[in-house]
Amino acid sequence: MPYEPKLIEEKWQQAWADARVAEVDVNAPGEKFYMLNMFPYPSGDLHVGHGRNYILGDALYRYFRMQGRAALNPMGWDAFGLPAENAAIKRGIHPRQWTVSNIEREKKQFLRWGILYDWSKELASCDPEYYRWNQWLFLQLFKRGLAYRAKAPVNWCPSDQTVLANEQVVDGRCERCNSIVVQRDLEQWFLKITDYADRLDAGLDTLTEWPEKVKLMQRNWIGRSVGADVDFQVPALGKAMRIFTTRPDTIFGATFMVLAPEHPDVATLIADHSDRAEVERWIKGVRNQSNLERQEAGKEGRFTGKFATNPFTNEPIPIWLGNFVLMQYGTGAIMAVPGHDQRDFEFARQYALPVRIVVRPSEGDVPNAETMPEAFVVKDESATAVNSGLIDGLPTPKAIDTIIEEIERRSIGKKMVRYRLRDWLISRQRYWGTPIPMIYCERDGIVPVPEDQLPVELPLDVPFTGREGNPLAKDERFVNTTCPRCGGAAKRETDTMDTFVDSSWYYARFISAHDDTKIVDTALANRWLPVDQYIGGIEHAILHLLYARFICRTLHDMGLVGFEEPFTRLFNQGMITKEGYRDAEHGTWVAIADVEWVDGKPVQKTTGRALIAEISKMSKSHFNVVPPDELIEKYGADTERVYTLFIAPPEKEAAWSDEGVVGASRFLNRVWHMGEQIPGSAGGGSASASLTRKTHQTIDAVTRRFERFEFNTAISALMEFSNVLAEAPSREAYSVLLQLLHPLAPHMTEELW
RNA sequence: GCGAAAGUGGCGGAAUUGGUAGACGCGCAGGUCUCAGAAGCCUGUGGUCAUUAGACCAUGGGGGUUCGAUUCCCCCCUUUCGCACCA
Repeated sequence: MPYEPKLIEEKWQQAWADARVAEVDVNAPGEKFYMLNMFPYPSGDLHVGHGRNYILGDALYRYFRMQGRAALNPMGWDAFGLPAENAAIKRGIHPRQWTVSNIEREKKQFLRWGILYDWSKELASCDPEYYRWNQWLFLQLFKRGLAYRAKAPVNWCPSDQTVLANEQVVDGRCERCNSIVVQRDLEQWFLKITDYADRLDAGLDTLTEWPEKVKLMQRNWIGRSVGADVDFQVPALGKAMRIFTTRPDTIFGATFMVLAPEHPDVATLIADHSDRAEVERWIKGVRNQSNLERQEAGKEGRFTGKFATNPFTNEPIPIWLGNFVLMQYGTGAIMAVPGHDQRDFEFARQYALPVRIVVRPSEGDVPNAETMPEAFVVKDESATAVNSGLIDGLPTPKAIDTIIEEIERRSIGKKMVRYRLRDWLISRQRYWGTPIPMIYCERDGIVPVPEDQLPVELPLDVPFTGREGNPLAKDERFVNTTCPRCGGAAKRETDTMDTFVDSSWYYARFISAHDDTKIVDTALANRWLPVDQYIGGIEHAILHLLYARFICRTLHDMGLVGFEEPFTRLFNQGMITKEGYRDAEHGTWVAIADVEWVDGKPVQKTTGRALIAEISKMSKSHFNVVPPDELIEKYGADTERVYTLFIAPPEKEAAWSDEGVVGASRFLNRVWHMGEQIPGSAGGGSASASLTRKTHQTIDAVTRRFERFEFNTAISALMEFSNVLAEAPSREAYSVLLQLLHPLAPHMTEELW
């Protein structure tokens, strides 16, 4: 009987769906295993690169099922977001319609890949049933002072006409559309993630089964640093100005002070400046620059004409304004120690400001302040304080502790921990998202929507012009409402939430996906969570995973869940790329193996036709995607599954090769026909001692490799086993092969046994 | 600039704790089947030298530790990724 994957696969996919084999009764006993793939944004068609992610998850899920675990593998849709709205503007389709039809298509694709999800728990973030809890969550955060409205300089994308979170600005550009991001002062809603900075940082140490890389990225992003706040008296202001430093031991070397141009005291300091107009012009120029431009401009500054008093040397030190000092970090003011900080050093050299050495290396000469080419920056035991009064001779760590004690004793400052992390800006001036449940009343100010009035539903019949921002703001019926407090006329908030709010708690919702009385069922959540295995792309290393960890802690603090970390084990799969050459004439892709070089130009081997050289990643924007449809039509889903997992270690980037698929197909064909050659069950085809040995070696190898995500070598072990088996067929060993192969090629193996 | 990871055949990639480098697959070559082709099957396939037997060289480059190094240590080169004036 020939191997006809199409027939077999459709049959079994239907059978699994009909029998609802993946449906889990969350109340049934058993050793739970919660397996979760990051839920996708339904953008339309899925290519083989997406497939890798879900096939990986499915193989693992099926493996744990076979081990007898109560395995849960749910799926949902991260369904709000800009592309849907852009599609509406461009093509006149309603975002909801666009989203729903994409969901249908992707669901069908999952089915064709033979992936088993528990669809009884399906959720979509654009359903009022889901986003009402988004709104409820926001109200709880608001009650606890963790959601607040503030005017702040924000990142504004002029093309998408909306504000972006810091995390969504990459190299000064909009992560989505690549436009240059500008700064604007706007009233926006923030979530106070900074309150959790310390816990988010400390929690990373407990995540022993997360990739080090991801933890490091989060740690850097949170950017915890320990130092001291110190007050410097400014006679001209009649008060002190506070600075933050991580090197209080170098305070004797602070020869000037630098403020961010946005610092609130700047106006007073330069009020009687001899060339005030010029300084103001300079400030304005700097403020109009993006962070990127500022950095490219090099170090620039202006002298305010005023002085501060160094609290340890009692010398007057000049106060400067500098483009390299950031208002958003620390106090927006620094003490400059040019001898021991490279940035201060460059600034000092630029404006001929004094450099003083207050730290010496353990060996060798004390640097010469006049001639040194760069700052001397050493913060360990090997360096000691010099020219520094009470801390003279102390090694740096000890000097830091001692000077902080003195600062605190004199009440001019204190030990301080600061973070690079800033509050999470969640307002978006966009339609397709969760409406922020707030009302503005002239009399009562900002009033939250009462919980029993949730959800605040997104009106569906609004016009999409693509101009002048949020269509929601122009919908009178939505905007005009009454104040829940005084009953008078009031207006609704028309901003919607960043979609990362939606995805920051969905993993908990699956457990009680359709419970319309509460956001999560605490008892069930505590049984099934945290997620045992979370799988998704590395691109979420900071954004999604940090927000999810934050929101999980807020849920914990509200008593809704009994854990602080949502994902016990994390795996980031690599991207699939397709390297090849695009045929200039036909627009098709030719694999690198089929190309030879003639006179330095790529030429297709068989035809001798000239090609245009192009190499790019497999993603929509590059249109060299491999659609799985043809592949499945020709070879079957099991072949795609085996090839996708065989191609490379799953955490690595992998290059797709159309020829490589053939190998997987041959392998499955051989396994299929092998059964026919083994003599019937009774007595025939018993295993030799060496085959039995090989069988057990293979069971051991494959089992261990599955648990370590080494699917590529698990498959090679199975190929090896099948090669041995072909020499000396045995019914028993063959049955083992099929079992081990089942999570990888479920349709074929199911058909065979 | 700071931080992290990685460099193995023509290609994707193997090599538990240091122990036969190149498993498995692609590709390629020869054979078989066929009127012919495709598919399948069989054999071979790191490099150099040699008719053979075999010898020597090989895991980015250079040193070191060891009886023995892809693996451990030091220096250098290259690539990829992350952060980027965070005081």
